[in-house]
Amino acid sequence: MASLTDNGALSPMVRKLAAWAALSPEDERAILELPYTVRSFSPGGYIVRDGDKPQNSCVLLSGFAYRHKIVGDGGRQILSIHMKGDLVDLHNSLLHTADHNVQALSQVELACIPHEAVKELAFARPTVGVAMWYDTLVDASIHREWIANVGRRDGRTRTAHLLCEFGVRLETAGLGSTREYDMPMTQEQLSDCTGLTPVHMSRSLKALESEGLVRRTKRAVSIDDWGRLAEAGDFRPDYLHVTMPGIPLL
Amino acid sequence: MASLTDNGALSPMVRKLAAWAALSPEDERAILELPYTVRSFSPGGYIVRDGDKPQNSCVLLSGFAYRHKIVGDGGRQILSIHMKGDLVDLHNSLLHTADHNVQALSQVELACIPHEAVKELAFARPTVGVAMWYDTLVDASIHREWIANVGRRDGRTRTAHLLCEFGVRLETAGLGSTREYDMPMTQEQLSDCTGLTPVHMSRSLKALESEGLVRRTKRAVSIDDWGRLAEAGDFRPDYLHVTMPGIPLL
DNA sequence: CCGCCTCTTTGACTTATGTTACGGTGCAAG
DNA sequence: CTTGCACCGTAACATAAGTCAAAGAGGCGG
Repeated sequence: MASLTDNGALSPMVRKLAAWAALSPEDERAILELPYTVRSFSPGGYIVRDGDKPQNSCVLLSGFAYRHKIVGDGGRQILSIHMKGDLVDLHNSLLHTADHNVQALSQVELACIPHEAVKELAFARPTVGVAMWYDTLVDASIHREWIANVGRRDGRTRTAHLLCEFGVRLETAGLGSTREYDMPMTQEQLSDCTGLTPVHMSRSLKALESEGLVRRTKRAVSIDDWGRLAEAGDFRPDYLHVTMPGIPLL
Repeated sequence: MASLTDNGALSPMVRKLAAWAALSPEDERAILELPYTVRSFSPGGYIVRDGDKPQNSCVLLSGFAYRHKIVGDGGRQILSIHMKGDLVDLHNSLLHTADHNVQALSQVELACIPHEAVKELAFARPTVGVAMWYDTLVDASIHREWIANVGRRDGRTRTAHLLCEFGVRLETAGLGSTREYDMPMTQEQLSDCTGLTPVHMSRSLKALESEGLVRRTKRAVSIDDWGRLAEAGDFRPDYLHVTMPGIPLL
């Protein structure tokens, strides 16, 4: 458990929630004073497994994680990607039993908060509670966009859309910009986000590159003309419910 | 606005929330005493449009509704189906601006509650608040399953899965059973749930029927062997987070 | 520096699903 | 009774995406 002296390990959580509601200084302090333990994971490590009954709600302090399900024939579908500040596991802990897996994508540091403490705080301080609720609602909104992405767009459009989403979210998290960002995912993982095969993901990326819409070096993505990529990806950021001055609307 | 004398128009909402948390009699009364107005819609009527700033959170009193998005090329993706007791619009009203459409599927009666009243109740009575939060989390869980369904299962499996989900949800809502239920959707609408074309939905349904997994007459569905249909649909109901004795686990 | 990973690219081929089109059925309105 | 409309079925054909396989391209440990 943390003492006040380690001074703000939970500040990424404050930053995230402050985007959703106007937190008072006391609200912020109450968040920072939540009890937690820090755990770290190597790439591929399981944070939660389908069927677990997690006792903690986890905040990502650094690194990336992803949620996924395995379907009957062994296929994997990635459901969402999480980054610094994200409340990775409010869903599973509040629902009592996990309905999907959460796995580390990179080296990950996690703050684990007993979910009873989270619930207490939510109802003791309505503003914080609204912010947390709002956060889970935004997650759901992203899920809806993914349903549409996977269900009704072709491969090239889907991957462009995904790259746009990453750009905006990384920028709002302070980890990059819509012009350039790092995203440590393999093409296989990207393909599992979009319901494609790895081969087809490779083809789609190649198509986007040869049209000059993105450049990639290793795991870094550069976007020279955001407008064209957003158009190719049928991307409008409304569903992310962020309003930051820096984000181009199209 | 309602007076106490119209006696329990919001009871479907009580029934729904009572499934998620142990409501006290006072909790139930507080819900029933929420202010509301009733509106009705004909099939196809818009309850909320993408971009609206709804002031109300709506409860479905009767009939069916669906949420959907229109993508760039005009394609439609249905995101979820709603039935009696569902809080159709907590998401959109709490997020301030709607990121998708909600439309009536059949004749619909709706109770519209000012969302400020909902929020106040949620924080005045934590048990009710938890139940509402939980409800939105279950919605998100269903969204995740749909991502996997659309992304990683073939047409026949997808449609079997959808038919299973309807069975379980209608049974828990008291509107049918996993052996037989009514669902007033056209094949075009079913295809928009699954990311298929209407033609292929027709093929998939035909396949399931010719294997003896379902029978359909008009808009009614009969399932003789739940186990076989669930297997064909790769369906396990965990993600619905219902625990009713009547629901076969496989 | 070598060898062994994992990841990516590419090609040839297959297949599930999309497209277009037309005919049938049932229901509702006049 | 007719007409029209919305939905459904189905056939022939087109194509996006999947599959299988093999060969580069890094990166990393020994």
